[in-house]
Amino acid sequence: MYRQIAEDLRAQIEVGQLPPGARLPTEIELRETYDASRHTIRDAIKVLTTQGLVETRPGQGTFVVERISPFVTTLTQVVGSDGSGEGSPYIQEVVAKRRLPRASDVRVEIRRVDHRIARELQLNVEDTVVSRHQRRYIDEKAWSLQTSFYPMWIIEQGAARLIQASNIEQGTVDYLKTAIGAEQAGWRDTLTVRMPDSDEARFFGLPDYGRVSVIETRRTAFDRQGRRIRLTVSVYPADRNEFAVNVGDIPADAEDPASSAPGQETGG
Amino acid sequence: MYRQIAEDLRAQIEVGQLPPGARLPTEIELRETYDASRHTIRDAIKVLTTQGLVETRPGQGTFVVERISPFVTTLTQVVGSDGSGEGSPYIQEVVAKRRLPRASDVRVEIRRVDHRIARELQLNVEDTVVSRHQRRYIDEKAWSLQTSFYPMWIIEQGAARLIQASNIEQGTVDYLKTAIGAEQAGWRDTLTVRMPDSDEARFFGLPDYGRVSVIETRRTAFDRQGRRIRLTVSVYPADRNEFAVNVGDIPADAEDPASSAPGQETGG
DNA sequence: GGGTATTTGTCCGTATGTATT
DNA sequence: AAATACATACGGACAAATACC
Repeated sequence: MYRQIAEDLRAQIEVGQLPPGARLPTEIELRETYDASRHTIRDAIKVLTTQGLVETRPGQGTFVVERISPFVTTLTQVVGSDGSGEGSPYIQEVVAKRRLPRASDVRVEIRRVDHRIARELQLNVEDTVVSRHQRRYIDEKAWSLQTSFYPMWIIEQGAARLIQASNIEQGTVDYLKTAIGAEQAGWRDTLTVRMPDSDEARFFGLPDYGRVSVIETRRTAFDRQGRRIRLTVSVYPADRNEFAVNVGDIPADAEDPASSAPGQETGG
Repeated sequence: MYRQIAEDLRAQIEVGQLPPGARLPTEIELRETYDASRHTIRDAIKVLTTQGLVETRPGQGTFVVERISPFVTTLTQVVGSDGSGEGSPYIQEVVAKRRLPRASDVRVEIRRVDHRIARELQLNVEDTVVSRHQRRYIDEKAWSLQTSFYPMWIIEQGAARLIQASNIEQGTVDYLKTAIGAEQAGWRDTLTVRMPDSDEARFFGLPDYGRVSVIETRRTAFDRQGRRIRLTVSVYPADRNEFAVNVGDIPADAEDPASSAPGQETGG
């Protein structure tokens, strides 16, 4: 029965009778229209909440969620030097899509690696790495969390700026090349989807439980000798991010539709 | 208070006191241990359910979920002819990872395109396409749903097998090349995360509401002249799938860890 | 197959707290 | 300060699914 009510409300939302941002009738009003107890009404709304169709705000009401205009990250793209790098490469990437980027200061730590990072960077579990953490915003909205891990030998070879808590404007990929000659020859990304932990949920402003999951990308970068020079772990909320992969020869107008066309309609 | 109970149970799960597959105390037992009403206990368990930590089975109890061994799809990979193709390319890809593949028969339809497909294939909304739909299983478990759309001119040029409801063993990419000389020069993938619709939830056996979302990939393929020759929409449940992207020069042992190493430990 | 006990699912009622307007 | 609306907690009753005898 609460399913029936949820289904009925869902239909109203999808038809457009309840457009995005609209307020649903209050629980008491719904209780009367469906002749059910308030608890049953709440169960129905909880279904819609976990499906991401509505959100409740205490003291205000229940509202149809408005979809956030997604930002598309192209994983195969080499922007300047590195599509997911620090500093200007990241800024350039976002500006190219006509969005407003902002990044927090970098938080630098020297840590022992855990088991998983050790495996991906081919280190031993006793080894230490430099981690550089940054929070990123687009259009003043929390957009992603990023942490890069660099093996210690990179710093020992002379890349001292990695342990300074300041942005590397040229981008870390470019810096590593000029500083110690470690050129990024390629990388491997792995994408997984999971539920956010409490820190992530707070930072991204995600509803306390349920609904929005996060996408975690892990980028292992290699130099020309096949050495692991970096592992970058990025976390993106799934409700405002998409990813693209370009392979082989594709037309220029298909490579990055958002950069060339302002709106949804590309006029094909 | 229900958050407190949920937090307490979550801690027990993460410490390993309640290992994957274990049954939690019944609601009545928990009611006594926490001195709360059954409703409050149920709210606590609902939190864990939406976080994907536990699942409830009517008549049996509440169990700690067991993580499914994920299948990694490499989006940049060219297996035989096409990593996400029909027929033997798909089979090869799964067998290479030491898993057991199975695919349903192909369901073929001739349909008018909707607005979104028209845009991605650069067709008009009145145009028709051939759609080929397939359900895929790995280790006898529902794994993905795939639908490919081909513009009508491809069939008119002689690719008649596309409108036959049978697998194309050599793979459709290879078939299009040999049949009408339309060689796949490249493609663009777009990945989004969303909640499953009811059909998808049923097919994948996902919990009725909440938790597990699906990953939708849309692959637009181009021939040497930059023409759109195919749009493939695939839907994967996020709890058993990962994606990988390889770019540039990377060491052979990093390209596809699952194919070369049997277990989790690659011995780095 | 049938019956019974167990366990979760659904529905009702009520009261109070908290956030917002 | 008051009104509104959702959040949390208590209580009970019956239904549905499963397991076991």
